[in-house]
Amino acid sequence: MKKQYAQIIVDVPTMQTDQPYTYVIPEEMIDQILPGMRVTVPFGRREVMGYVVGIRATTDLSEDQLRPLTTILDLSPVLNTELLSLSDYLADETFAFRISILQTMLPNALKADYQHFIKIVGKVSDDVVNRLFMGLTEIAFHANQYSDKDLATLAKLRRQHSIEVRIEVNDRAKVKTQLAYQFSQNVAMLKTAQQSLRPTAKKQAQLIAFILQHVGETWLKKELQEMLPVSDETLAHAVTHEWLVKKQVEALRDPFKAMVQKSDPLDLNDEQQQAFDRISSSADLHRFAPFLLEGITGSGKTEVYLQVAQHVLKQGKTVLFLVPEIALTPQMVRRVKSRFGEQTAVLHSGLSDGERYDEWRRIERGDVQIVVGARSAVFAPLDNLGLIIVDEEHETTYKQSDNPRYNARDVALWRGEYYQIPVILGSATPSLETRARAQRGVYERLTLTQRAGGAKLPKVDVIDMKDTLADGPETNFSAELKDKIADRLNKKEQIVLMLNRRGFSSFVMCRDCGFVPRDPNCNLAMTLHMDSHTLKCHYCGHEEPIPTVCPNCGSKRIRYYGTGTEKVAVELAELFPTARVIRMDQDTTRKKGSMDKLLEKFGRHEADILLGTQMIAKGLDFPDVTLVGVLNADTALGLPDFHASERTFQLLTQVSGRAGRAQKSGEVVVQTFNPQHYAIVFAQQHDYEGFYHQEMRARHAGNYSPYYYTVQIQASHSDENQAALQMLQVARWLRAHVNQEVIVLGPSPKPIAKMRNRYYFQIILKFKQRDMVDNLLKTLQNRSQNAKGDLRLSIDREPVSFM
DNA sequence: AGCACGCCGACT
DNA sequence: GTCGGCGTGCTC
Repeated sequence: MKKQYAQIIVDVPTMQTDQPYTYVIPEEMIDQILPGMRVTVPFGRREVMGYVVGIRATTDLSEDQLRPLTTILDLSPVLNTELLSLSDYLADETFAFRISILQTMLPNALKADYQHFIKIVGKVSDDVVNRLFMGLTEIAFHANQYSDKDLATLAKLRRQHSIEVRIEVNDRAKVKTQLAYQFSQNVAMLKTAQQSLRPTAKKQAQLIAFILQHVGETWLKKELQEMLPVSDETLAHAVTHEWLVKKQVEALRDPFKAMVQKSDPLDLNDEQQQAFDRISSSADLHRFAPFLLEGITGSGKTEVYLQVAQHVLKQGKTVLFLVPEIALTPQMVRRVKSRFGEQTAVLHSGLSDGERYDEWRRIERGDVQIVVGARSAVFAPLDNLGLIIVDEEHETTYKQSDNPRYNARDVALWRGEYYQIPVILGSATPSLETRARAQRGVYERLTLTQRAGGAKLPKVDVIDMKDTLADGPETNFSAELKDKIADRLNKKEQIVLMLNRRGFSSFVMCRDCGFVPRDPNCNLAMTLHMDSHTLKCHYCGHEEPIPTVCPNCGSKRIRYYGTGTEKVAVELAELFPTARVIRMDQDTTRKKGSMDKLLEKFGRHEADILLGTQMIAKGLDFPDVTLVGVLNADTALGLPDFHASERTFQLLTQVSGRAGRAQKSGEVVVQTFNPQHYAIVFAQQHDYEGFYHQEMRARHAGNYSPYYYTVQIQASHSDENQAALQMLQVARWLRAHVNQEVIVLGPSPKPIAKMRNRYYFQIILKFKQRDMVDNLLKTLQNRSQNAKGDLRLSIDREPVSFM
């Protein structure tokens, strides 16, 4: 047989090894091996795992440069051609290693498990044999189980070749199996056995008769014993007589689990029907068609998703449905499950590695047609995709905050284009980028302007906190809000209070006029640095002293701004001693599932007030909530981020949607020091279009997205001076090599400049065309990897946050 | 990442 | 003289 070579990406995440290596495929593996399978290969003097990304009949390398691969770990590929080519695209796009992307796409259970063993091969002291090797010649080695001194001893023995290290590559994926029996196909033998049975052997007679009716079939032991009253002994007897053979088969999911009430499609209104028609007809055309489905809260976007999904499923295709966070959208998941039942897989963060792998296997085997999940579910191994839905497309959770920094929304669009299918980006408050693309006709824009059941949008009151604080002690509650809370408590209706605590950067604000010091170059709020007693701009590095007097109105009450839910809860208890309050923030919801419990409790009306951070703004739907209070709408505005207005508008719109979703009409109170800020005014008027146009002007004026691409280069170093110095060199090098139209900002310390004893700096690039900087950034990535010292540099395309 | 090669200081 | 420190370079 002709020689074959495998192109393999090895499990060694470094710059120098970020390329396919060529291995000889041993002859006996040639007809088994396929691209997308995991293998083990010799790499240097150890054995590592790798992914086959291609198979070739020729190679430029000579025989003596090649080695054969060791084993194939999979029976069928874990990655299909589509996902393999997606990994190439993503590696380029995110400046990540191929291997990191491949591992991100797969469940953890498929990662290699490297087991180290140490073996005595020469002379060692009795102490070592007895104490370290427990009298054995070879033991499993876990570095953390030894003292530094013992480790030094072992290292020395190793150099003397008295002991050897062996690394075993194990597959963590263990398919859950169940005991089953495969019936013999030898009818003659079975017949003979049947004749010669003792007349008293009733059980055996029954079994053999059953086998004869189902020759060659495989039955789970459990199921067989439900059908027939055969004991384990009878089966054992049958095995020794070869009527059947024992077999382990992959455990199938329990068909009785999670029985959900089946729900039927609802009637669509005209707008919904129109959206449905547009999307489903483009699905029929078998063409890539991105849609922006822009619908106000409560306008029934979900029903459109579900009916288009139904349409696509009927054609025998599969559906991928992304949500920002499973935990925050339980009713969305419930609706999908109740509509599509058992053909649904839900990938949520609460799954263990094993459970996640089981779900992944179900998808991969084709047992499910629709997958619902958060960010990482975008890599679900569905083939034959017919539709992708990205709900709340503006959410920043779609962007992974550490390497590889991919955006699931963009991955969804890539997959949509690959399969030539519709992709629905849904939102009440689309990201500026998406809305602008719809403007230019890149996405088709569909709008839903009516609330289901004719419900009205809530009335929003904006309260100027400057008035509240002008004559009185520091408080989190305006008189208006206090009155309304008291009123609802009387009526036994429920209240949601949101404390905006996005990020933990702090800034300075004047209590009398609401003035926030902004940096003169970027016009962004400056961040307070108590260590240096300065205000800094985290885009360009501009620095100035903390003002003691407000530059705007001369007031002395200009100071640090920020508060926590705990403090608010205390004040709430003083104001309304009888009210039952549930507090929801990072502290009270840290434990898995505790958030669900708190929400359920609130849903059962076991509390009057739900007090929380922005986590309570999303998708929650409680009919008895008639008042929503936003205690401090400004904090997001104060963030050193050009997304600040957008985030504030989105948050206020979202949280307003929580009030009065049923028959009872709702009211919203927004407390702010900037009642005239456009993000707040437009949110008050429920005017997304107005906000969009004004914000686009602001972005245009500041050369921000979507007019400019943005890249953030961040680096950290254990030495502050080195961090600053090296980043300064990077910035200088960039400025020297980019063309005139590329804007290089920084370096400047990150808002949280020091973390875990490392100092963080960032440089921001703004540019009009991708090809202006792509190659430069790749070079930078390479150089930084090879550079000495412990500078850690990472590149983030279109960052969603500058924290 | 690991592992070897290789070139300079303090020790049996 | 050697042992061993970690800088440098390579792994199909």
